[in-house]
Amino acid sequence: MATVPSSSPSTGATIYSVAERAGVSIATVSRVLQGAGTVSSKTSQKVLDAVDALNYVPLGAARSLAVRHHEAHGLVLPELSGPYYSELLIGFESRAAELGQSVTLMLTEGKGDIGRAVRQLATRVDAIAVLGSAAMPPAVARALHGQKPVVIIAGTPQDGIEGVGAENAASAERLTEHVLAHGRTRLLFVGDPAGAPDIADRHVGFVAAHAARGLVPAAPVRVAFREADGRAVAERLLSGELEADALVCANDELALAAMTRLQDAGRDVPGDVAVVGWDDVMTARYVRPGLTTVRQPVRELGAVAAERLHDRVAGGAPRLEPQVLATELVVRTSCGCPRP
Amino acid sequence: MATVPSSSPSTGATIYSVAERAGVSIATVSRVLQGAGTVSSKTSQKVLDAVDALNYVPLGAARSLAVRHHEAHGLVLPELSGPYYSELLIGFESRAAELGQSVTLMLTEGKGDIGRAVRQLATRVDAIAVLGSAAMPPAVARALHGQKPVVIIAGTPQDGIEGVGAENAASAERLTEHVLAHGRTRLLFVGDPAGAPDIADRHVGFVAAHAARGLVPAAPVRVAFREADGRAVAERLLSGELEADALVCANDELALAAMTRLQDAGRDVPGDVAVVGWDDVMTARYVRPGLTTVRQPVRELGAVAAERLHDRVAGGAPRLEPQVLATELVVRTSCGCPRP
DNA sequence: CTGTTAGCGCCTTCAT
DNA sequence: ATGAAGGCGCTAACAG
Repeated sequence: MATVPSSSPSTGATIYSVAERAGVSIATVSRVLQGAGTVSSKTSQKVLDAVDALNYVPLGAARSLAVRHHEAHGLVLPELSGPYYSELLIGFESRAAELGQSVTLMLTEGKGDIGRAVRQLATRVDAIAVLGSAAMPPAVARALHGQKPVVIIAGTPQDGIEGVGAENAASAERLTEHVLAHGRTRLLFVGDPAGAPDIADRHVGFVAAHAARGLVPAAPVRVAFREADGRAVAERLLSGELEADALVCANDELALAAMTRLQDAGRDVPGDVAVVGWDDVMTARYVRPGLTTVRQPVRELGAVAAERLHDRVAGGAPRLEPQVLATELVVRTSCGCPRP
Repeated sequence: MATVPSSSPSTGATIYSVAERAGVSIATVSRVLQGAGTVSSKTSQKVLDAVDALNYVPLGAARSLAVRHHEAHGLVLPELSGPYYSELLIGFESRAAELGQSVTLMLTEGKGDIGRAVRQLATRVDAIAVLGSAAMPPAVARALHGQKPVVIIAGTPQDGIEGVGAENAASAERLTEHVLAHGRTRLLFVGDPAGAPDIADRHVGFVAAHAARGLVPAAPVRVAFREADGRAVAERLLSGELEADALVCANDELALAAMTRLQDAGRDVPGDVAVVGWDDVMTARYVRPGLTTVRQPVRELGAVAAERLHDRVAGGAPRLEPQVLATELVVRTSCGCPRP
């Protein structure tokens, strides 16, 4: 017969109350709940009945303390607008769940002290994945590194912190070359390479494609990647401040906003200006002309991140080389290709 | 001088190692870290230094066990496609963070045993918000209810479980009346009222608007709300199986897919058929004609849910009446309104 | 202002 | 197959 140290009925059932009701020891209850050890089916049933009757919900914190694992992964995202982050989150959560890990999410946007928030997060998870190095002050990254496994998604791996990402430079080069092959000569890269590591990579590809033809592209139009920024770029084009016969945008939001503004002003896309983007968001296939863009395996990226964390928590060594997933060029008609 | 029970350097610093290094007791360390009690600034600094030197990250589980609170809220979402869920999540996370709560996310899509997953979640959070009652088997809802505070978002409140949601019926009625006022007579409701509680409410409004004019609408076209379903409905319209001069769709994905397919087949929207939707997704303002739809304060909805959970955890009583937020009709031109 | 000392609920050897 | 008992790291009285 088990002893119940202090039964607080209001607080809900504990392993003690379950044991008491089932007439067994707490060790037995623990065994049947964990499926560990061997328990006679008769005893097991008694325990299960008690659990059911008491509506027992184990206290995760107590278990975590005992097993010395949170069984949870942390994911730090800058924000959640557009399909990119959602897809990443889906992939991450799904894989984490398959591996028996919960996921605790943190959005940095709007948080005053990101460092504090991340440390707080570190308090309750076994490992952390962060999207883009910019989202997390390097100091925090270093602090966490060595304490908990950390992987950076789509960011520049720093100080030997493991990274996973999608291929950017090569597909940017392919995309740019595709536009160049349409006879366009004055391409403009819209987006700030300094804003995010993967944007930087895309710009590298953009430049490389030009270089391959002995060309030197104009300087990038450094803007953030919201729709408003895309509209603003279109305005600058319309006013003559900027000149181009093709816009290679850092993402689809930018491309769509620019394209639509241009069209509303009477410009022909792609006749007057070709416009291409990145991400293949839903809208990209609804607009006319359809937006030529690059599709990234974002969901898989999230899954890979979750997997790496799990492996690291299990004692696996960090990979030295970042894992990079392939991307795919999606050609529609905004680039100047004829309608199918 | 503090005693360190068992120092495992590999496992990272504990409150004991910090105390030892700072030459104080663990109680003092706890005090400065929690900002509770009073500690001389000199001692405080010593502790902070030790924390820093050891790169101490407290173990959340231990704290949770001691304070008997997880300081975390759970959020259960069916999936994460489209902007609706993301917005909700943003609102929820932001408000939760402001209240000092972490958020643990769970997606039911793809999970075999949702009940098991929810119970597992309940293990590590103080309270749970669930989107749509359909996502969580009633049995689980009952089991959790009484154990942990639960609020249902945009679902039919059951058994006195608290609910929060956006207004649906009245705006659906307004939207439908708007279409009717354009002289349309054969409206079709596209979406399955049985699929989700808020769809049911929208259908109620749809019927009410007809009733107000002494009309009886056709039976709803019961389909899920993915793009493929919208295209399928368009096909049935094109083939003559379905007949209508206006489509009132349960959400924008459906509306956009149907509208585009119709246009690709040469139909004029809104000339031949008006199409309206729900949610005001990004694409809605990019397509031509612009999609007339209804905007919901989704982000705020998430915030309210987080707030309610927090209040309940603090001992607040569940609200008897569901909290419902106002929605807004967004009139563009797909309904038949003239271009501005 | 600071140290001592019980627990918090669960897991896990070690006996039996 | 089952029970007893120690410990996981931290908080919160209670003393001093």
